[in-house]
Amino acid sequence: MTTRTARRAAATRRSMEPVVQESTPSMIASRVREAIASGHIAPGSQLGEANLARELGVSRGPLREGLQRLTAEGLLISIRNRGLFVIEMTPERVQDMYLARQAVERAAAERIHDGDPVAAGGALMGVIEVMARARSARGEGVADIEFHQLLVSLAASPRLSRMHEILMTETRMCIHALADSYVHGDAVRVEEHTAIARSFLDRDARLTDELLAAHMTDAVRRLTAGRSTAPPSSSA
Amino acid sequence: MTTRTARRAAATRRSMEPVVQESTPSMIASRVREAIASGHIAPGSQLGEANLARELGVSRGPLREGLQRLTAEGLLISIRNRGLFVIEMTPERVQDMYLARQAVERAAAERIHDGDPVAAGGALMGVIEVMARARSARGEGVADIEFHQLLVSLAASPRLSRMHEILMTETRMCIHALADSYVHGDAVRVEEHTAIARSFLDRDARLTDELLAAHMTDAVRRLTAGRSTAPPSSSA
DNA sequence: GCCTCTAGTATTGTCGACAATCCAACGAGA
DNA sequence: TCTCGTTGGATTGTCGACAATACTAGAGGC
Repeated sequence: MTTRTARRAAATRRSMEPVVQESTPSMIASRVREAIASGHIAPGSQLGEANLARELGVSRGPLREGLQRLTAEGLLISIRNRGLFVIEMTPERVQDMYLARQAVERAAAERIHDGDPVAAGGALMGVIEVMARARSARGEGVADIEFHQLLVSLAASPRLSRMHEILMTETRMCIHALADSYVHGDAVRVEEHTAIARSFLDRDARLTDELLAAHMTDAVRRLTAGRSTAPPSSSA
Repeated sequence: MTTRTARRAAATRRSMEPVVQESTPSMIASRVREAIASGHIAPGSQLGEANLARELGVSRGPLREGLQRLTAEGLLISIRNRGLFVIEMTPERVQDMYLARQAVERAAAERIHDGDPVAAGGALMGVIEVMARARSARGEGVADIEFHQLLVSLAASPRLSRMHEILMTETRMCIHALADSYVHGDAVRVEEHTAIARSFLDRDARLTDELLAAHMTDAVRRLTAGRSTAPPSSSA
């Protein structure tokens, strides 16, 4: 009975945040998504519904609904009467992923330049500094992730943010799968991030665009270095 | 028993396409998505599960799974214990949608210029011509849709294509909702499309980028013309 | 020895029913 | 007359069970 009065109060004066009750499938999707991104669930592995349902303490109904959401995001692939499988990160997919990231982040950067690039540049500098200080304590790559997530969120575009979130999940998955070839470029990345942030402070939209494109190209080169375009174990 | 031998044959020689049996939730999602895109289901309306399930001849289980997919795409919003509602196209959302479309299509165009822009330009010219001939017979906007879908598909990027597909669904929904203010710019659009296609034939990447950006800006201006940023009936 | 066919097993796909929650209408009291 | 509490109806959320399908192991025949 308290919900009605609370809602009405929120309607009259918007000081208190309305209680948003996340749906169960959404929570399940978040959990499983996190497990995949953090490498807890290996790429290519099958997700047994019964096991997962037991593990999460829910029935198979809500579980399947949450997993459908991840399938829509492209994180899982569904084969009828066979089950759901986590995607494997082939070099082609890494390349395509970074192409999409480039599209999203460059658009976000352009939009920031149309708004308040100086404030954005300051915020980015801040996160770089904080992350540099806390580096090596946390896992590798969190600084990278944090920077790019902030970059896109500063564009204040719901759709770009949603797209980027999906792509960052895949990126994190990729980082864990190829951890050895990722850690090397840590210092390089920080430097590139700093240059990008500075270009915002300088209001140099063209430079930001070039730096971002180069940053992405570097990343995809590092990740696919020494790997052929077709991995040894590929399944249909 | 024929499936095993068929699959083995497909594995050895890839002449015949393997039988891909689409999952039921996926088919349901396609149906409902189409119904929303074509305006058959009004924006803002609630989707009653029991009715839809009866209408599609399936149980509520698979139906809910398919609807979860549309929720992940951002086409529906879920309110716990209340139901699923089709999103409403406010001017802000239209603007954001076209921002995302700009990001995707410009990236696709850039990638085409890295590949074979002349062939792509030819293909685009072809679809423009075919659509100009069959115009006014089909509904408004199909030429526009067709052109942009072909443009992105020519980039041969799965992720860009998937993102674009989602955005085009929203675009179609928007067109039907604002049909009156859309039909006017039909001739203008064809002209702009032709210019874009020609820029591919001329291998002028910078021009393509500028034309695409302008094309998007025009579209969003036409669609939001005369409308305030906040519609009279807005719900939280 | 190799291939083919045949159960057996495990998993997914689907359905119906029950429980929980919410909205709207109605009536009682200040 | 306005506000509050209550009841009724309808919808969503969740669960368990059944049916359908695909992989695996083993026996039999060539």
